[in-house]
Amino acid sequence: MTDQLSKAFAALADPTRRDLVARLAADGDATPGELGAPYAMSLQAVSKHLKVLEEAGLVTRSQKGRRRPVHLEADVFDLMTKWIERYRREAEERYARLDAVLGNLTGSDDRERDVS
Amino acid sequence: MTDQLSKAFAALADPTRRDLVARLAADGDATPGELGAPYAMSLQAVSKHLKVLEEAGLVTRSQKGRRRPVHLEADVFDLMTKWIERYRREAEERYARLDAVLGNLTGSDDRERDVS
DNA sequence: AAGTTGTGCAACCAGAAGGTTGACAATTGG
DNA sequence: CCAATTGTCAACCTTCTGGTTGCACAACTT
Repeated sequence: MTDQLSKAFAALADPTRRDLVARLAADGDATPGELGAPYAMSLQAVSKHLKVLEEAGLVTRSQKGRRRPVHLEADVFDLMTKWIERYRREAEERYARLDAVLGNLTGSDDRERDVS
Repeated sequence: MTDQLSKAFAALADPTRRDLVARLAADGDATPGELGAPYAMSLQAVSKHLKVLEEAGLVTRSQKGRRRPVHLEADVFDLMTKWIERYRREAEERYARLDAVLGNLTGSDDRERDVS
């Protein structure tokens, strides 16, 4: 799980982290304390979640006095949507071609192909 | 981790599963045996991965004789891209407004823009 | 009928994930 | 300077994950 894409998907697999991202997107930068306030979990747990988001590249943290505001980085979102959209498009195109073939022939056996 | 979105993100957090999805998108339906052939792992492990993909709604399995072809379902992709794009857009809009405010402070006459 | 093939299920294991508490580092208000 | 505030790090526990092996079982082949 070392690559960026895996980390990004894994980061967003957790509802709490998705909520953190949603709130950062809606309200802008916020500190761990502010971010953690709504949840019934320790600040340390929130800090861990933020670390996961940071290592996934979804978030950066800076130091403003003794506060450490968290900032959402939108770039990784592009990485994810590109991956998803690529294969969704490929699948759709493939099914479109299949439909075309079925429409033309009404019955043909083209199977038994090795997956490289 | 009961909701669909969490399962979908978690499913794609694994490189092997992303590869399975990629190949299903490129080559169309395939059996577990065909799908597992390229990997240095047991067929049972592949079967587990397919189960994860199935429970995430990314894939369906049918029964054709003793073969159980796996079929890619593109719908869940939409769910994921919608989530991602929504918050990316919110974040970008927020930063755009911030830029506008900063622009105003430095003497520009740029006004607030409605973006929805 | 008997064997082979394709696939799933259960038990087990090591390591990662997500939470807890306790200690500690840094900044700053008094 | 002292102490409160803000947050991280470390150790620990429990649950989840991803792999293994062994077995079951239905469905083709011969």
